[in-house]
Amino acid sequence: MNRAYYAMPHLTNAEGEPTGAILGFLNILFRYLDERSPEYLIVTFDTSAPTFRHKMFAEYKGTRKPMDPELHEQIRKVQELLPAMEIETRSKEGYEADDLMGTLALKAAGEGLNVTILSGDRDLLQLASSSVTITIPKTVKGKSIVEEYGPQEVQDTFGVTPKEFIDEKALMGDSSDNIPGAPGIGPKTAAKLIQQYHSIDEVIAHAQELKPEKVRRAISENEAQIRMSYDLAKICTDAPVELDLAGAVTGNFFNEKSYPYFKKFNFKKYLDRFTQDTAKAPEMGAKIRPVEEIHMLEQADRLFREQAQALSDGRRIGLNYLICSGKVVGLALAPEEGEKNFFLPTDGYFTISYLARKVIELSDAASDRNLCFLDLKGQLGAFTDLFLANLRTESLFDVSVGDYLLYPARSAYTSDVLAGALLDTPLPSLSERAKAAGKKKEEDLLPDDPVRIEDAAQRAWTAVMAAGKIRQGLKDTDMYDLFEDLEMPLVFVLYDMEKTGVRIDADSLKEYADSLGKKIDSLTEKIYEEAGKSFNLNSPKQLASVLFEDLKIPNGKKGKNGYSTSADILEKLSEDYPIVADVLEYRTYSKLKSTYADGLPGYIAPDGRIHCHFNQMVTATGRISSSDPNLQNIPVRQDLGRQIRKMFIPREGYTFIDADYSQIELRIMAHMSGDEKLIEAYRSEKDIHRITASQVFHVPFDEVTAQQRRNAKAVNFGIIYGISAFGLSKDLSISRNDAKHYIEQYFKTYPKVKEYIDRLVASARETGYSVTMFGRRRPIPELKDSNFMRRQFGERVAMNAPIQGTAADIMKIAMIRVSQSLAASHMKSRVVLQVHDELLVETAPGEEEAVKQILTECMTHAADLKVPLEIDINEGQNWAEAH
DNA sequence: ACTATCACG
DNA sequence: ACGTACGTGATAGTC
Repeated sequence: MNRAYYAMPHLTNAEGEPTGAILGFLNILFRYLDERSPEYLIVTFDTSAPTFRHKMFAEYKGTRKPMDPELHEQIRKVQELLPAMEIETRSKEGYEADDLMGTLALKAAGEGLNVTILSGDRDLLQLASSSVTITIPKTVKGKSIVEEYGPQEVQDTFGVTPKEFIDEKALMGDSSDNIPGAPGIGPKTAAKLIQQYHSIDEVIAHAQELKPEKVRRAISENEAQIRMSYDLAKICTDAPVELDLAGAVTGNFFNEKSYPYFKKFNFKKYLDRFTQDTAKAPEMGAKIRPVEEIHMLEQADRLFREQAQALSDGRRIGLNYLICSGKVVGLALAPEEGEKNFFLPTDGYFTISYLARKVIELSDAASDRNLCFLDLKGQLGAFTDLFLANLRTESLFDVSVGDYLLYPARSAYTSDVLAGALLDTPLPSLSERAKAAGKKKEEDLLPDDPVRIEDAAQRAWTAVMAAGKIRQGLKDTDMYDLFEDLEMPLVFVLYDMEKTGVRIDADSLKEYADSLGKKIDSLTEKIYEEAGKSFNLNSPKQLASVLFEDLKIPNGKKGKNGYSTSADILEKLSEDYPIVADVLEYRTYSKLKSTYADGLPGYIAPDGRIHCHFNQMVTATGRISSSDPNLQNIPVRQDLGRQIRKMFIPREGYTFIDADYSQIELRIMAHMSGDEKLIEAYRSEKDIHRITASQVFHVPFDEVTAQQRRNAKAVNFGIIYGISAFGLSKDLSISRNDAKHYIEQYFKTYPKVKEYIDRLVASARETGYSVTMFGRRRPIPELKDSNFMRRQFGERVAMNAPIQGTAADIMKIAMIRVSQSLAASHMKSRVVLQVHDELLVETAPGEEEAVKQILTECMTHAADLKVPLEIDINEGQNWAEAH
């Protein structure tokens, strides 16, 4: 455990509990078990006290180092986990793990067994014998290997026998074990003496012959201490423990008892080992109710009648459509109370329309937010537009989105994660269920596989069972309004955007890809010629070896994984070395081609449009993210990349209208800090970076140089990112001292900004989270971290999250209003993209002026700040033109 | 599954 | 001495 703790990074599960040492321990254990499959297995522990235990005699020395509480906590959990895995654990008051191991190893050897001791502690080498092997796991260059030692290997490697190991240690001592040894005798001398005399008795007997003088005195004057050290160094092999072979038989590590632990710790690679044979898959979900499939119309009608009644009585219901590659396979329903969950397959009587009508009836019967879902956006596809319009949306509760507000740092908001975290119920994910059923991956399941039905019911169940907790949590944290007014309405806005998609010109994209291909080919050839050989240009490792080793281009900077070939390093070299400039150019083309020109066509749907996902539960700050494909990082800064934006086009006859906020984050900072000078700067409607430069560097507005403006702009951004002299110096390629000076000048100019960001950090440190203007929280556990770097990171997060998050809140408000305005006036124009501070509207002919008005109105009035919220708005026949 | 790189805000 | 500007996602290489 100790070794694992220090070897592993500080991993945690979703609840923030440390798990790194536990995982490290299991990794070490299973690397051995998988290879050797021993018949018996016993794990020994020191008796638990939150200190490193040392040999009895030495304890009076009082140098016991307190054990890291994070490690202690994990040791306790492993001591619970192992019995659940049917692994025998032993510990005994007054004895160390070593002593128990030594005793048990000898007893087992006495029974004629071959014994292996697996430990990170080299002291155990003294136990090596013809039937006892010592196995020491080691990490060499990031790879784990094991070293095995029998008596011969100990002799070969260390030049002493296992028994002599004790004598050697008695002489040299061991500070970590509080063994004093002979003062002045180190490893070298100790080894020499033992190799010559083979035991401390002999060394002491020949003490007067020893040379040099220093050694002679060290031995002859410390006889008692050496003998005591020997007793300390010797592992006890007669501890009062019995060897219980029957109890030590290795059993079924991956069973129903151990499953909850692995699930709780989130050890995915071991979860895969819970298969149908070993874990009896159906029981994995046993804690949730059995699923009753409903096939008869009468049965279904009765079920919906009863459930509508329950909803009218103020109860909740969980729903989950089973949707498989776009097809609605059925509907799972989980009542708040009751013995069963239900599943209605869309075959026979139950058409999609029938189910939609019934869900609409449920939505009419339900009180607000009592019809519970996970990932509601992903469920809305089960309704046609007409049915969707008839859903009483106020009834619908996206429990996962609510949970996201409470815990925005979760890795996922799926039913297994939420049930484990919120309901204390470890449940399998769909992919685990698939594997337990003997499939390689979940895609191998048929659409109506019972496994999928179980999973659908599990989602409905999780939603309904967690709903109360989430609702209460949102109220307790004052985020209910945020949820009700912002996040829930946004679900439908994002759904509409995804469904609408954005049109793309596939032919132009193809031409563009071809022309890039030609440029890449010729550049590649040129680079190979300059390098004198061909290699894989896309491999940073190979590229670094060519540039910095073969061609001996000076660089120096060697990180832990070799030389960096990142753009900021290569740029500094590109002037002097044409090959470096060519590599940079190659990188540009290659990125544009692979990610965009070649990547995007694969996403074009039959309607000629790309329907990306807008993810509402990903970012820690409240922003939306985009994926499959990511349409929020389409190139714009350079001309060649911007060509791609020209291929994003509106539907026939329509135009694009694009609106983006002007420096929204800086304006938020001006507002929230209340700094008069900054607020006044924004009210004057002049170039903000120029004003900043003029005020910070004390030059008249009209005399600000381009360089001064650039510097001021960088400082402005720096403040938003959570300023650090290092970051600013790197961004501006200046010294850290100069950067520090800029920052000081900035804070002198805008004192309230300084007060504000100090306040943000102090408040986050006190409460454990940051808050946006609209009450969105971000927990920042890093602020309490013992590691300085991580604490610093926490401080920067505390400065940035409220600003970035408030901007995200404001944009979400604007999106909801724009979308509702368009709908209210029955317009055909649609919001198709959001890029953090930008909205792109595909505008129907004749609606141009109305759209401009709606965008302007909704975006500039989304929040009432002490400075105006301004936007830039443009019209065009493609995205590049409109932006 | 992880790292390096680079596209965006 | 360490090693960091904030927030994302896709691709390719590597292990």
